[in-house]
Amino acid sequence: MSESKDFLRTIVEEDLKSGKYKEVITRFPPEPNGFPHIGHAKSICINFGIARDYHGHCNLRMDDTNPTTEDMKYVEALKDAVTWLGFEWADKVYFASDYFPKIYDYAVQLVKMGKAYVDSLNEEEIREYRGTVTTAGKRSKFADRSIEENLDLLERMKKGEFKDGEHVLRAKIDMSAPNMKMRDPLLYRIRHAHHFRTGDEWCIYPMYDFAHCLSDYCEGVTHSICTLEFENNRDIYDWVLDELELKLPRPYQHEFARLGMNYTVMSKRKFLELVNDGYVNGWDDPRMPTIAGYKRRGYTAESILNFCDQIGIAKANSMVDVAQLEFCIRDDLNTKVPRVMCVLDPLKIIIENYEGEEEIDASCYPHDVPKEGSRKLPFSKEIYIERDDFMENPPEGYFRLTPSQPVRLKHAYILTCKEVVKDANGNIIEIKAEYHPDSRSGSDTSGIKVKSAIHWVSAKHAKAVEVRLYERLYSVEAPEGLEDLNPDSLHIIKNAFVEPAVITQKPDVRFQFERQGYFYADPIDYTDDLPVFNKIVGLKDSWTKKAEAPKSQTKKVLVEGTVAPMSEEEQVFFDKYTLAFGLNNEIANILARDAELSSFYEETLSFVNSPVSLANIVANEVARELKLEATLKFSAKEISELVTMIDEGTISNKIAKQVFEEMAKSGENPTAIVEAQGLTQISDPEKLKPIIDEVIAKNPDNVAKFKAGNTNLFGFFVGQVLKNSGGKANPTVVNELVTEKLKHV
RNA sequence: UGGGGAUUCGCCAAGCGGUAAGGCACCACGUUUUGGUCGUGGUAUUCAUAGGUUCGAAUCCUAUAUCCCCAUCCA
Repeated sequence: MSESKDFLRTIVEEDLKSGKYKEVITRFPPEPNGFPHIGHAKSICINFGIARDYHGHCNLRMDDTNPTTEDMKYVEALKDAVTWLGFEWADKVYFASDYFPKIYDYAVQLVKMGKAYVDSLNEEEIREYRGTVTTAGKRSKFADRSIEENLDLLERMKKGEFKDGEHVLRAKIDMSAPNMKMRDPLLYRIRHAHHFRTGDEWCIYPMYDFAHCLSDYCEGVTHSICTLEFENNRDIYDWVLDELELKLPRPYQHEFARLGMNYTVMSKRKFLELVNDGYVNGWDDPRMPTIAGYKRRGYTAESILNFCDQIGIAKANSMVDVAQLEFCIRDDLNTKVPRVMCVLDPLKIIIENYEGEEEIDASCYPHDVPKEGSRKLPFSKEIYIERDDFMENPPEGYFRLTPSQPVRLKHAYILTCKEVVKDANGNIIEIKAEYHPDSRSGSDTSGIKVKSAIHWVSAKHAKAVEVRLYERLYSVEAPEGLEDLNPDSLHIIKNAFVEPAVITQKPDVRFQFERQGYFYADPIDYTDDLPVFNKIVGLKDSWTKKAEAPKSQTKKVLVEGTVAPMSEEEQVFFDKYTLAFGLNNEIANILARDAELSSFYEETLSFVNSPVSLANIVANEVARELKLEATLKFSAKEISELVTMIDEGTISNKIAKQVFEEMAKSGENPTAIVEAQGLTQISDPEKLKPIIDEVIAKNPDNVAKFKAGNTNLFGFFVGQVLKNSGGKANPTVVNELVTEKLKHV
């Protein structure tokens, strides 16, 4: 769990605290038209996580309002995913289709209220009538139908008297709304299609915008959390719920940024293509970013949960690095999984001075993993090592076996190369070597220093297994389509050699193959005759990485923009403000370009002649309130009072901002606020000095840092003094005193 | 182009007027019979840019730039 809470939890907490809701109810509402992916995992973690954290509950609801794309097999996949991640939904799986009768009743109600109508325009006409982002749409002539006619038509739509596309039900909102979604959105369409749950009972189906908010409401959902692309739909969500005048409380929608990850696609449409056209072996192919894929590959639920926790929740579109996910699975498996040896690309070693065989008792966990367990490791004259672990002409920094460099066989003896045997083409076929009898692991008296220990397997005792190595599915950071697919994403090794201890285990187990990575016995294809292991993720490798070139970074390019010219009247104001009042250009500009601000400013000026101070506060503070609130709670006269207090030094600018906020919130008089709260500023150095001394005395560390050159800390001291004085200390005086004091400490 | 969002290190992300958190990645050193793990230290004088307000700005104001979403009878 991260220390700081995200913005959604902040909202939930506030809503609980204010009593808006007694209990938090969330929902995870996928459409069952594909397998859930890692992005769904994020959503699951958010919705179920928030419910868990605040002792509410989360519903699993299938948003099954489009009969043509949905299927029960996807419902099962969704249930599996949620369960596997370790969450439980409240009582049962909910379906939007269960609400079809209720939703229909609400539609009838809207029609009766005159807020919805049956439109008989065809699809193209509806599109045309909607207008564009810059031009208003126009309303259909059918919008004027009587309530009775609409009711009759809707009823007959439901009964199946019309063909697909003949009519639709629309909300009567505003065809010229700047938000395109609000231009009389469709509520129902006719679809003579078989629904996987309701069968042929219905031939009209509610649209997302109508069904979703009402489904949420029916379930008593409090926080309807969805992704950013639904921001524009929030207006409809609110419109439906408000116009229906439903009994409160009602849910509210909040949006977060969906998960984006490099080298990965997150689109169900693209997954469908990969699966259907055979680019991968099904939805659970270990290269797929589906939850089923990660599960099959060997990822643990804990690692995914941890990943979701680490990436955070915010509103900025972002692209998470897959390295973050890989870290999570390594981190989880490191302490959980036994170490074992497997040679992927074998090179035979004949140990000429070794006869017979022996069994070595080898621990399954390294010294830093606090777990018990060991296995018997057979050793004999002929062994296999990784081809990579021998080099005839090694580069500098190579720690493994070379003609002149001995190496330790992990858990066993130190080995020295004696002869390199090659075929006619010069390929190395085997190595003849010697072992050092007195170098046995744990009782080494040989005194030989070795740079590394390599993994190996006894040739006679090794078992052949199939190992499937996976690379990223896409070879570019931001993949678009098939052309970005990595042609080498799957590499199958038919004959990897594994030590005997590995195959005595059952499928559904994980190992670390030492120095290679983490592997998972494939839960489906693994058999006793042909054990199959999936590579989950490699170990961090700082040796091969050294060879790769660092990637270049691109700098941002700045583009100059243009500023709209001032109108004539604005120019008049601007000139007056700069020339007659002596305002700086920036402030004069802000005031002159905003008619509301300039008239407010002129009004304040009639009470007190302090053009600069007034301009500053109007252009900065008043401007903000005007943006936020439709009507101001304070008058021009009160602002002039506030400014007078600043000008006369009664209060500091800091206090003035505080007082201003009070005025904006409560509408109280500034003088009254200052008097009631005793906010008059303290400028007497004798009163301030003790406070400063105390702050200095209490923060010796920071004084030292300041002395060492961290001048940023100056603000810290001033801030502390101001805080201790209740904000009333005169900052200018405090600054002087603190500067002086710090010099002599 | 109208509307709605966003912009803090290579990648995520805290922060909401008073000392620029944390994680990943990266670098260095130490430990290590995994070139793993672990430990220690290093990585933003600066928060898209430019101005303004303030004793003090990532935080407030103004303008500009860039990116994302919306004109499916999909969700």
